[in-house]
Amino acid sequence: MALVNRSIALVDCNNFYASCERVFNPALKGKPIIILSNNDGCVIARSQEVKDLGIKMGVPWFKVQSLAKYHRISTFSSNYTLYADMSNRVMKIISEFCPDQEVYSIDECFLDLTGFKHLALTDYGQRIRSTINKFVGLPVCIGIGASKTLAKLANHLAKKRSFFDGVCDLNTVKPDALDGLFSEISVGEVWGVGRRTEKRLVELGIHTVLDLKRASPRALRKQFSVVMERTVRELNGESCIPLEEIAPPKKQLICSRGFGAPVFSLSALSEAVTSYITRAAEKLRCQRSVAAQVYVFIHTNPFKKKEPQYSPGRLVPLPEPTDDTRMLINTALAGLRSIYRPGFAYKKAGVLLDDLSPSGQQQKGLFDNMGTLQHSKSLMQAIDRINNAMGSGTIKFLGEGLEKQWKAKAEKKTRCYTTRIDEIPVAYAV
DNA sequence: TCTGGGGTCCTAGGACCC
DNA sequence: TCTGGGGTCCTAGGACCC
Repeated sequence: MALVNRSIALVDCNNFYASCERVFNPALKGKPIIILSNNDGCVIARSQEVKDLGIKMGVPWFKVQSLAKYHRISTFSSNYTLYADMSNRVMKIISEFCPDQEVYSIDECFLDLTGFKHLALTDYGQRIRSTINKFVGLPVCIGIGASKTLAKLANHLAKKRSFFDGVCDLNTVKPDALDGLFSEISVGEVWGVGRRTEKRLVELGIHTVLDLKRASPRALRKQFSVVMERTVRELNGESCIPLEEIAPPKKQLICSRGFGAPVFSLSALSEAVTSYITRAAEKLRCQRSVAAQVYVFIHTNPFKKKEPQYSPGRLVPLPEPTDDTRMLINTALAGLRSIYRPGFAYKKAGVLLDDLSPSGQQQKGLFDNMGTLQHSKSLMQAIDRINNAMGSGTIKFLGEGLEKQWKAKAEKKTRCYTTRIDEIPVAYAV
């Protein structure tokens, strides 16, 4: 069988969260920006200026706070509503350039451009870039290669080497030059090679991407796993990881958050758990699944080594698979009551819906409950419809509480410029 | 004082079966 | 000496990704 060299592209927004904030505050252009995680705990996104200062991804905010002040870094709480909406706009534009699109994460998508080879793909990539910049105002880079792993690597080059001007098509690079490039990139940059694996590879004398490309897939499979074998094959231009244009339904759904301040009482934990399971149930219905099990967990603060620690969890099976928020709340709260112990300072709680299956196919309970089932379905649909139309939380279960003293910190959040009419940006004529 | 959240895949090992 | 062997299913834990 003749192997056609495929052209897979990876379109990736540059410093996505930071760039989103800049769109609505042009004064931030060229200035250092940090975006904090939920609860304003860690640094999870940085503008290039901040990366250049050596502030690492994931460091606790309090450790770099004074440095940030010294360098006058603008800092924001994460505004996921804004980022998700900006992401949708970018993805929509890209889809108009290529129908074969896999939205891989909030700021990245893969494209299969194999059928577009009659075009100069580098130019086509530049058109994609300028269109996104024109309509959404976000910078992106594009990498193209014969496999997803190569597209990822090409994207890395497009970002790091100004020579490529934001678009790098490895399929147009001559083999010798390609090996030259690969010999200058450390193996840890390869998609799928994390910190642990990098260390083990280096011990085997595999330091660069070129070393890994030239390694024996079979030998590495024995040492590592089938994942590593695929990676080596992909580096050699053999596409092993298919594009997933339609996202398969999730197999589990998690909702968990740290609290703004420690929580002691069962009642406050109950509010938080009710709130989380309500979110999880919404996601569940959104993908038309039902859950058969609920896992509930609570945590004290593991960083406070001197305080007593307690981090229990419990898996509670449901009598039958459901997507009914009321049933899920009751189940989760029963689980919570069974693990709660007074006298601890709890810092986090969460729920996990497990054993998901498509709704409408669930096995019937022991008793004929079609009437109840129909009633539940109508009620949930009504709630979802109202909340979708009028804003999340318009209708909610009282068990979520009204005060929510456990709520996470988000002290530096910008407005939902693109999704709330009352928060739309205002421009003044001078 | 202050340390994110949500997901997937793979493997090894135990339980169990015939 | 050697003390069955092969298969499936499930789960926990590790590693990775963004």
